[in-house]
Amino acid sequence: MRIGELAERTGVPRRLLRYYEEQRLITPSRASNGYREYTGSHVDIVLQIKGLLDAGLPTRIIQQLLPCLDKSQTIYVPNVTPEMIATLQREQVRLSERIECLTRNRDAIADYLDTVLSVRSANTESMATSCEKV
Amino acid sequence: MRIGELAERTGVPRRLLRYYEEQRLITPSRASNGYREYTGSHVDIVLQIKGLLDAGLPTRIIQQLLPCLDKSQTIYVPNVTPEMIATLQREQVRLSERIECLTRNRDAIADYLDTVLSVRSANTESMATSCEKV
DNA sequence: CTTGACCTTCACATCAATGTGAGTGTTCAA
DNA sequence: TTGAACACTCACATTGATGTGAAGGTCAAG
Repeated sequence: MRIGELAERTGVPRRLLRYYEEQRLITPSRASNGYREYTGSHVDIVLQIKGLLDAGLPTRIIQQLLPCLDKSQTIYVPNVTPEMIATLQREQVRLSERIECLTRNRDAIADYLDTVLSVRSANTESMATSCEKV
Repeated sequence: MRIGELAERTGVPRRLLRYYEEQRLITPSRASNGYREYTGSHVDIVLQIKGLLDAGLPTRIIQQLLPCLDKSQTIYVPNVTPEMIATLQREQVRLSERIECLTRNRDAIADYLDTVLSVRSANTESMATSCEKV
């Protein structure tokens, strides 16, 4: 498929698909007329990239992770240097930290919403809605 | 305490502490000489901000979350508009999505590392370390 | 064969999060 | 009382992820 279809199927603008390519995250082949040609698995990869970017990882790291995360095929171990392993382990720790932080805050929001909503439902009558202390 | 001490205690550079203030994430008081004055709880808040920023949330969102996440005091419900509640619920969903994405990828990395490390330990002898298919 | 909808590259703009430095005022200790 | 260490504001630079538009090539349908 061409870039327009991939953009539509992933929700990622064309501009960014070209950017990902520039960052060496994806390497579509080219048709004889110079158009980029994407395969079906590019859809999954782009969605994964999107998720990782949205999760706060920079392209530089994603570039290193991608070869390891490609679920759809057998796992390859390309150039498995000790540095690569160390990078992955560091990134694993960072991901765990992020997850912990996000979870903590999500739960705090949940608690907050619980409190607020229960208070609001308790006061069905007219009552000032600002600065209630709980 | 002044900005230097806060910077040291949080690991966040002075420049960013001023930036957080500019973004209305923290509002230190001022001494008579114009110096910013921070309290002990600012340490926690700054660490929280740091975590959220690092987790990929923009200051604009953090600004809305902070009043709800301040654990150290009784929960206030400042201007609890329906829009605010909607924002929080949206953000809660987004956090869950991020958490899910990060978890998936962290686990994938873990799997990958498990595989790689077990393969490597199996081949204690001299063996090419590049492009082994598993 | 032209028109419209694609595609290409190139390049400049923007936004958020940071870095960095200039120029100046304040505090504190030797 | 002077110098080091810290604070202030202002302002420009940079980096990464994006937006946007210009100038032009490709192709299918009318």
